[in-house]
Amino acid sequence: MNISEQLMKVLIIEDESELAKNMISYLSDQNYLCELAVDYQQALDKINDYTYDCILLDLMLPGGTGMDILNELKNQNKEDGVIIISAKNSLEDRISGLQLGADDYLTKPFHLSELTARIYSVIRRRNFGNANVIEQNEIKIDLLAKTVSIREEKVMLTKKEFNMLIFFIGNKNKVVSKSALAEHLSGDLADMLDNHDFIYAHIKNLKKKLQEAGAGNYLKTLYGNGYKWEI
Amino acid sequence: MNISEQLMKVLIIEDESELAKNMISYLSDQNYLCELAVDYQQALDKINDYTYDCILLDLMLPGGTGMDILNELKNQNKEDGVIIISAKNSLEDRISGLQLGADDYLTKPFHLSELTARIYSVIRRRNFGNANVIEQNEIKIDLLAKTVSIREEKVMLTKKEFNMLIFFIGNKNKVVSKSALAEHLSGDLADMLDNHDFIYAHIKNLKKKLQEAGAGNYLKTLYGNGYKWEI
DNA sequence: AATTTTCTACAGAATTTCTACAAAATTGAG
DNA sequence: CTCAATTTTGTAGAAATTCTGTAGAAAATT
Repeated sequence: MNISEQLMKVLIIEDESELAKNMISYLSDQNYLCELAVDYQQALDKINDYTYDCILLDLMLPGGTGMDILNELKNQNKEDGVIIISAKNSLEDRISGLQLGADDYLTKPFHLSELTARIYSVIRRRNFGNANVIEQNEIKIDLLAKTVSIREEKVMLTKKEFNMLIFFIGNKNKVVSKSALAEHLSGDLADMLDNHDFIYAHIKNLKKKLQEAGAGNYLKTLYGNGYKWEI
Repeated sequence: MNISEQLMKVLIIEDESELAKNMISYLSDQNYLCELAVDYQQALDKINDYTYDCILLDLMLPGGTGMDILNELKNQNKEDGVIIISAKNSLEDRISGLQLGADDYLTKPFHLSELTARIYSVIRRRNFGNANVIEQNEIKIDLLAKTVSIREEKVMLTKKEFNMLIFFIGNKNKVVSKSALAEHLSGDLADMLDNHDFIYAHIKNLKKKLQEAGAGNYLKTLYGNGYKWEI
């Protein structure tokens, strides 16, 4: 996965609105997808709900400290990259932040170009470590090569089938509604909204291929609710 | 109080009719009950008259600004969840919106699946705190997997049964009238006058399944008044 | 042009939802 | 307390909805 070609999600935790504005503006221009939290609770909520490629964390927050957020990330075994942004260049803060699992540290004021450089390197570092291969039981998926193998045997999936499989595994143990699937597959939020029946065909084909290749029956139909990759 | 792709009331404040149409279509499909306001005055009227689980607020409105609506909600101590929907360029608005107490924001254009994810988060946080799993004595409900377990044993519920259970637990120790249940389950505000006897069947089925699975007898019938989840 | 993929149409299978009705339970008036 | 009116439960099954499988048309890719 090439960093520059992929949409990276960044969470900015910052209460100074002028700075936040500038950061969002600049990062958006660089094709980062930015979200903002302006206080401790909002930050916590976002962190609980989503996963970001990089979190920019101001340590001075209304309602709680940035350190608590770092702790929270650690407790939840979240693997979001974190860059601490702090007004004071205190050595203790810096060390304890890095010890708590932050990836980098930036002192205010900073140049925005410096910020993007750090974000880039944090994400690259993480993506290098992260395998491009997902293994779920007997199923092995190479995201780069876009291949799927079951017990070392290749399974030929079409593009849509592959996308579905990734989507299911990425949402394992969650119900995925038919319309969510449809939207995901069409990639278009336009008017695929009336008729989602084509999903039936794809589901059937995917199930059949997986089953013929000897995979376990993980893809369950939940009558009236959608589908679920259950593991 | 229901969650996820279940029946929740959502107010869409949006003047772009094409977008509004798509949102309504998609959200309705996910079992949200949608209402629309296309300008400032309509929005204000709706907000004054009803309570919504989540308000989707476009900041650019004919006749007034979305900020005024946020202020109005705050002044009235309304607790409706609010997700701001804004164009990419209005950064200041997004920031001050969050500072004015909006729960989240979304930048146009967005994926409808992203929208439902946000709505889900907002509603869940408001109704159940920050958890995708609700535990009530021996009953455990996973809102994302849409599963119910009793002492680690799965109980298979239909969609309506699941909705009822969530509704009861969200209104625990409160009397829920048969017609309220009926309205909640059917999602139709119109047919308040119809007969609601189908509720009997659902109640019976739910009670039976819970009882067979060994759950305590929490769902009480209050003769002539409705039902109550008593804990 | 040939092949593969994606989507649609439709029959019937499976499941859920709702209705009908008799029996049981509850309430309140006499 | 008794009885009638009302409401709820239980049983059964009809109606509606959703899903599967087959087949092939339309669209995309080679």
